[in-house]
Amino acid sequence: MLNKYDVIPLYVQLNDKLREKILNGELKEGEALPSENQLMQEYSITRTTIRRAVDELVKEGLVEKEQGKGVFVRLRQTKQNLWNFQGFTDLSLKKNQQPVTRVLKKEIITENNTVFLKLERLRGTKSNEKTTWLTIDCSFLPIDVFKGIDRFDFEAVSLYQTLRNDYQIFPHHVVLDINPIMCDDKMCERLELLSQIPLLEARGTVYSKDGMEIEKIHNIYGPHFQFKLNQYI
Amino acid sequence: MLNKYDVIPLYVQLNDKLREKILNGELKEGEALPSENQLMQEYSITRTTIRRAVDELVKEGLVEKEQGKGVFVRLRQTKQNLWNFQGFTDLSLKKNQQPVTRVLKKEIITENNTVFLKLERLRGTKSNEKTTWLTIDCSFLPIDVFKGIDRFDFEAVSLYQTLRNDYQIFPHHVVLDINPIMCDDKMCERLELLSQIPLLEARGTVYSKDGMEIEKIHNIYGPHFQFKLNQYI
DNA sequence: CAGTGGTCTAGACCACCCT
DNA sequence: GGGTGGTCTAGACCACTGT
Repeated sequence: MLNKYDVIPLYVQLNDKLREKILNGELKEGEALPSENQLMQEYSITRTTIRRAVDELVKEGLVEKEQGKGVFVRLRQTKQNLWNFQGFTDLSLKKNQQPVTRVLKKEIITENNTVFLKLERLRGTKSNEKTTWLTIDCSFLPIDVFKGIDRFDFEAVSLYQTLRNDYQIFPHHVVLDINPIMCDDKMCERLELLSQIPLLEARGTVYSKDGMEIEKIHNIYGPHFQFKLNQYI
Repeated sequence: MLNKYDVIPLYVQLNDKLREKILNGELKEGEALPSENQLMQEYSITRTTIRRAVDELVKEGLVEKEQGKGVFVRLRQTKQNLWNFQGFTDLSLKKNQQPVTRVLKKEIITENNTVFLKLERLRGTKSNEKTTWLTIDCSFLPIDVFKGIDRFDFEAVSLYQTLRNDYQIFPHHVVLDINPIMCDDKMCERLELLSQIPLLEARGTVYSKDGMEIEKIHNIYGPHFQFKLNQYI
């Protein structure tokens, strides 16, 4: 199963394999991973190596360890609720709300000698024919990485599902600056706010696992969006 | 030097010792840590344990490893999360700034049948006789967990260092709600702001490793505090 | 009690960096 | 070549969890 002579370390190979099983649903939310002893036998590697691979999963926020019990898939807290990156659609559906995306702008721009698709989306949830607008998401996607990405209709398909399915690119981590800003008239109108109130703004970059920049973002979070954080310190 | 029979794991003891040497200037910016072989001899522990201790320092953002060369103290990098839960004092010292803390309020209160020390602190950094106020931190510490904590002068000593040194309690993770708020007159005056601008507010709970609530917080972040986030998604 | 993860030892071989 | 960190093995003992 694992290739001892590959340049990729065994713990990375195992880490990739386990992450894949979690993300494709083979290991479901709340389920336990095979124990360290089982993994030792299954892959014929030592416990140290297995522990290293699993520790990476913990750092990635995919699993949690519980002493004396096992390692359990925990996708919910750190990933959901946080922002609308990959969990937006799933999160909405879980709450029996229908996710709604309206594309406000979609254009090719050039910045610092790089060509980007600029995609501005208004996002919200619908229940009982009433739509609550949550965020204004602005994404900049380098089109040399995502060739032909401008052909998709992002009111119909999810951006992150497209990146995964059509480009085999998986967002890994994000670096953000978070600031409070005062709502301007345009934001007010788009988010359907009655008065000018302070909002949250996030600017930053999304990276793939190997450190490649895959998306620059500039999002505005409206008052109906709960910005929750669960951080290890 | 290290106590093999202590309940505190050796790698934590070594990690603490090295962090201390970095923060108190014994190991200066850019300097190399002793090599793994040297540390093995100095502390009579194996390389695995040393590597674990050093890896924690890397995670904390205090050092960087360079293959074939060594481990170097790197305090100025801004890669890591920039808030004051890992210790405002530690963070300021890392940036070669002098932390300033003014205690605004210190009282015993009771809430939900639990007795807390309520500690409100104005915090900033001083350079060239000019103090820049960054945050207003409000902490609620359960006094049945931290007996006698009201005797400390938190203008003189760091809260987190006290928790570590006097109570052997280590913050592990934090759950936060983050909201934008409008500055009121009191905040404006305390943070020495010229006009009313939107600010960031964080409310939440800090937990120890075993899930015990060790602190409730309600912090206000002024415009000079950069709220950076580095998250796996 | 058996099974789990937590810590630690004492080695080994490797790739990388500098001289 | 000699020193550094990167990976890996094959054990050991421990604390915690559930039955």
